[in-house]
Amino acid sequence: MAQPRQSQIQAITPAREACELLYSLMVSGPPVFPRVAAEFDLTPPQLHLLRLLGEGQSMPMRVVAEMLFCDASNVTSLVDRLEERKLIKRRPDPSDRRVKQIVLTKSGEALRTKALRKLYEPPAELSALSAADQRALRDILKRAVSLKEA
Amino acid sequence: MAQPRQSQIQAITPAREACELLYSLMVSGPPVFPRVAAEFDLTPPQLHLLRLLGEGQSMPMRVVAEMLFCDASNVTSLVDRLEERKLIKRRPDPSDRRVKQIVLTKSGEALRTKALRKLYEPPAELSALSAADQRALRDILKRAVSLKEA
DNA sequence: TATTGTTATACTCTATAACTATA
DNA sequence: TATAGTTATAGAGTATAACAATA
Repeated sequence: MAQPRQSQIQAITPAREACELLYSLMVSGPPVFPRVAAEFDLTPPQLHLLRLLGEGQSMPMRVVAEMLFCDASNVTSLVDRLEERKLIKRRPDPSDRRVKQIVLTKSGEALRTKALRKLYEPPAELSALSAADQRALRDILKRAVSLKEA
Repeated sequence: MAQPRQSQIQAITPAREACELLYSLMVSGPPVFPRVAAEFDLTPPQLHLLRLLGEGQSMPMRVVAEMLFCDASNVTSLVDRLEERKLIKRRPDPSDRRVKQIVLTKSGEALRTKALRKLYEPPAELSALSAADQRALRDILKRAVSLKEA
């Protein structure tokens, strides 16, 4: 008699339990992205773009749309407003006159640094872990991220 | 000569590094909440409410607003649409005729179960971790969550 | 007098479609 | 013919304020 075996259909792996626990930790308080963005007079997608734009890096607006998983039409006004505040600027691309490269300005880099410092403040529960647990958690996550890059 | 010591102002703890790594892992792909919600013809806040509404539990609409960190006026239309689809229902509160208790229907519970199964699918990087790392990660996060409850 | 839930309204975010300039 | 970016527009989410019923 074949009885239903859930493990074949939807295995409950430790990774799955970890993912559920992460939701408990990360979305238990007020949404962090809108809150930190508001602190710096940014909208959430504006903060998202600043975060993705590494210092000294540049990317075409089309790539911005891809990384933000939004339609390209939104990127125009998003970039407009950040450019009005002189946090980023559009630069022509010598190799293709259709594309515009987006880069951080000096003040954009400064704001980005301050905003990311706030964004990466760990929830109280993580800070309350023992030093050994904190290090172990960090090291495991480092391995996970390196697996992604591989 | 007092040289700037960043560690006093903004300590770089392992928890902080872990938090940054978590962002890399969790917001690297398409936003998971909107994606999973769309799969079940839900908006993100609708999925959020279903997730918070445990099976068999009930909560006043005011509490819903608190847990979703949104204005109470939004909860009316949010609950309206979920009630039209018979996923939740409003029940009068015998002890206070002003409040309406929100509860899942049977079909609401079924949809919630399926949606959470999708929502908690770990990113590929977590699944790629060794079994030992997965268990260690889960156990550390369990300790963190228990610290929260304490 | 304060609180729960509702309604009306305005603002923002996002997507679709049509347009331009380049390739 | 296809692509990068823009514009116009409509739909959905969210907040503020005023309101009704109840405490």
